[in-house]
Amino acid sequence: MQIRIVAGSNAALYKQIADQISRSIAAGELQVGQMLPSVRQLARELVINPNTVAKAYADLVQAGIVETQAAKGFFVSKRRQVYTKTERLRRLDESIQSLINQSLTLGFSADEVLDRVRELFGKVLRSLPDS
Amino acid sequence: MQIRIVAGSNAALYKQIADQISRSIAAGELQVGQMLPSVRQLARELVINPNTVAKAYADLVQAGIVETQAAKGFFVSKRRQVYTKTERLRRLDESIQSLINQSLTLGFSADEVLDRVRELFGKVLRSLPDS
Amino acid sequence: MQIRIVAGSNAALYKQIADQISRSIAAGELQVGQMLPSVRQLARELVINPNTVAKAYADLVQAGIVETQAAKGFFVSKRRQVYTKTERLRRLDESIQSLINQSLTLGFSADEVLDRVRELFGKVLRSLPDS
Amino acid sequence: MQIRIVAGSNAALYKQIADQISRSIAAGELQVGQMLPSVRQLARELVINPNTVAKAYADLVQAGIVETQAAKGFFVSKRRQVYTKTERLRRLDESIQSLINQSLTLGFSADEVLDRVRELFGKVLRSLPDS
DNA sequence: GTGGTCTAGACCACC
DNA sequence: GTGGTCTAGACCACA
Repeated sequence: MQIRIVAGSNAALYKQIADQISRSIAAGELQVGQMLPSVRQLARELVINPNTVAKAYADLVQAGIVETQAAKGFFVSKRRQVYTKTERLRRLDESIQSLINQSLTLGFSADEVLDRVRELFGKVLRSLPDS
Repeated sequence: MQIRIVAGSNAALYKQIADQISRSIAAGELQVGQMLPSVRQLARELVINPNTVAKAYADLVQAGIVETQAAKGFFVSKRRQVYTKTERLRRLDESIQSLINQSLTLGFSADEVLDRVRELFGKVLRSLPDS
Repeated sequence: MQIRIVAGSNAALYKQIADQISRSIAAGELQVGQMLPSVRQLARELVINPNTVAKAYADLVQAGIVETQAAKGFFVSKRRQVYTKTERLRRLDESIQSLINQSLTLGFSADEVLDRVRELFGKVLRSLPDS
Repeated sequence: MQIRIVAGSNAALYKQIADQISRSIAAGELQVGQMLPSVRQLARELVINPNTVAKAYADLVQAGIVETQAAKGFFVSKRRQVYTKTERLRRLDESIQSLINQSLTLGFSADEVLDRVRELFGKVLRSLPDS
């Protein structure tokens, strides 16, 4: 698995890491039960502080995507539903609202945004054979 | 012009203000050349810190959406598009990618997300006085 | 609200803080919408590092008990169900299993443990008038 | 004596081992004076690091549950209770408090928790060969 | 070696 | 002033 981080991005480093691992898992690139790179190792590779990697991993644990075995490492967990329907929708809506605000500010129409979302989503899904 | 700010939102106050003014202009509610409410007046209305309004206006100026005339106030600018087409798209894509990441993590399908974006977008547009 | 931390405890500092705030909220000592002590202030009071307080608060946010408003503070949120029934039970069972292991190691019988759980739970509930 | 360790458990391996030996003794499966499997043998059986088994045995010795006879091995001790009554209760209460905290955070009632403790405790006891 | 916790101190965005 | 992020470095429990 190859993780690339962009220093000058708006996105926090730990979020970039979490997102990419999340995708790798969805893509089946990381199998259930497989161990993630250790916190220290990934930190060395990316030349960032181990705490930053640890925070990314902690987020993935919270989302129920990976599990931790103390003194052993982090492992891809069996996918399970953690949040209630309401909570999932609440979180989705939050993200969508933020996109809508940005779209309006940038002067895009609903149709333009929808087309672009469809396009990018499709592109991502095609890169994730197993989902 | 009616500006509504939501305290409990994840969006920054100054961004909410800038977004809504931007929208009002796009909707034709605020005409080219028209003067915006003064920083102090708007701050009083919204019961927030004047610095926050000033920051919003500064951003709109920076975006070329409004112009400032020293000691007179802020006015809707004639020229709108400051961002190049590619720059606008880059920013939009950034927001969309963030939504896609969140959707994948929460386990929503592309169709579910698209439907919800359409729905919320419609709701927001209907809530704008005339567009 | 008065928070006391025990340095020599097995429980992590941040967990002690999270637990006590969680209880204060359940007790109605902290009302919905009320602001928690700021990270820095509480850290000063307890003479610990702000990061430790921040971690405690982050956990409470994750549990859906408090919300954060950037640059404003942390606030008691309206209680909502975040986790699925299955997930809640999974987490409860984990805690119970750990208690059972400890009980067996210490040589307590099921009845002794049950009585003690009942007793301590009652004591806690009596200290939480609003729940 | 059959020892089962669960890799994906949150309990430390050495604690699982110590707990199960402790249980077997309480259940009479291991008689006073009987010799425990050697550190190396048990480690081979469980396919884990001998250090982990050694740590478990050391804890049992420390607890007064087993005794070591130099160059011979580990034996079930005659005297069991090393912890004073108050010390045992203090440790039990600590575990119970932790369960109560988790229960309150998850929003379970005392009755729900008690029922579940009773159920899981029964299940564990039934899984012990003779008790 | 692994993760878990805590400290100290920095810089940023926002109000 | 507030929280959010990141770094650096320490010590611990565990395998």
